[in-house]
Amino acid sequence: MPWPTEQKQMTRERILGSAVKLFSARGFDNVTINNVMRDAQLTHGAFYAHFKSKHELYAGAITAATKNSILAKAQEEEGCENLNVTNLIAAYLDIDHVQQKTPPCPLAFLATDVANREEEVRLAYTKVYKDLITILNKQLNHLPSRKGRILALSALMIGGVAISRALYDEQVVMDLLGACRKYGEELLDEGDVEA
Amino acid sequence: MPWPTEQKQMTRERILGSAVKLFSARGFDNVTINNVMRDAQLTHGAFYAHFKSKHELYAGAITAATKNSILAKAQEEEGCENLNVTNLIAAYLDIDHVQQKTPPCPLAFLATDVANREEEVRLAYTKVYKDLITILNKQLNHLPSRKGRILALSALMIGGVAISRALYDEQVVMDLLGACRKYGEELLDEGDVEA
DNA sequence: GTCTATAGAAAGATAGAC
DNA sequence: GTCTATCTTTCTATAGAC
Repeated sequence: MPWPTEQKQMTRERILGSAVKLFSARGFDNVTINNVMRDAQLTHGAFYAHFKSKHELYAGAITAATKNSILAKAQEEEGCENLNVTNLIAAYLDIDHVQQKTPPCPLAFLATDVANREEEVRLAYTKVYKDLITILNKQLNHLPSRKGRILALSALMIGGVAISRALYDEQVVMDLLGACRKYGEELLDEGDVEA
Repeated sequence: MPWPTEQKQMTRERILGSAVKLFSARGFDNVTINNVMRDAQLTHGAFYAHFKSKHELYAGAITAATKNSILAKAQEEEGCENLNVTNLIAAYLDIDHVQQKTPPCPLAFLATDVANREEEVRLAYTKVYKDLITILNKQLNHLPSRKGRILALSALMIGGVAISRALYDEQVVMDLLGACRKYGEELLDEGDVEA
């Protein structure tokens, strides 16, 4: 590709990093272009030299979020497969993830926020989701009924975090996260017997 | 309570009905007060005779949504307990629910939308969530490890529907919903042996 | 209680200087 | 490419007549 200067690429990535952080925390409509650009230490006029629209930024942020997220870590690790997934489940369904103290996964943080947007955004979300399924598939290639179990596990993980972020009751959140971790793992252990 | 005229109550409920429908479909920020009032066949000036603010309407809609939802049906039914939950799981994780052809459950449709709002809204969401857990608890009072299994099941159901609404791939959606139904029920069947 | 009209604020996008 | 300034639209909330 005939690519722009290295400086521009770096600026673009700084904007995307700010966008990931802010959109995950507050959703599409509660973040302004000004918010993002200020966080990236620029003024809002400079935005349109990098992105066509706010929606394009949003779709880009969803894709970019995976680069530093919990999922990326799991993707890198090879071997010792079942343990990797156990670690992923534990890190994903951790209160630190819910509170965005670790890099947020857009699948959980933006699920219903994405549902109402146009194709471009939903396609970005779908791609990230399929990547998660692919990761789990590779790590769990010994598991019987693999496909169904992995899909159910993904709903358990994403749902657990999404609900936890909405609830206003600390104790229930801790109970919910714990239960999702426990029965998420059980979903994998019981693969010995085919249903 | 010294209550308003019957006519006013009915109007208020018509507004709430429109709010449930529209907020569930599009989220808080993509619905205007004008949209809601037009749907309720009024003009937007009349809104503030019924609600203090848009946020109050939103919180009210989350609470009101349960009155006609899938959850309400499950709550009414007595006896034949395990079957009721099986029916609830099937109806909740149905493509018709995802496409809002049956009354939408705000727990799934508004999960990440609620996370970013103030206390009043999150408390309404938390109340509805606890009601769901209570329903499941009553219907499944024979189940061992009941508490944890029910929490995990709730995440599976809500997560399955929330993700399905975001995805832009029909086949993946159908696979996901099917897997959530299957392993959601498995979560209940395997209660015979304590883990 | 409902209407029409409008105040007031916010934010996406663009223009033009440097 | 980045800046400041502004255009333009949209929307919440209020005012005041009926």
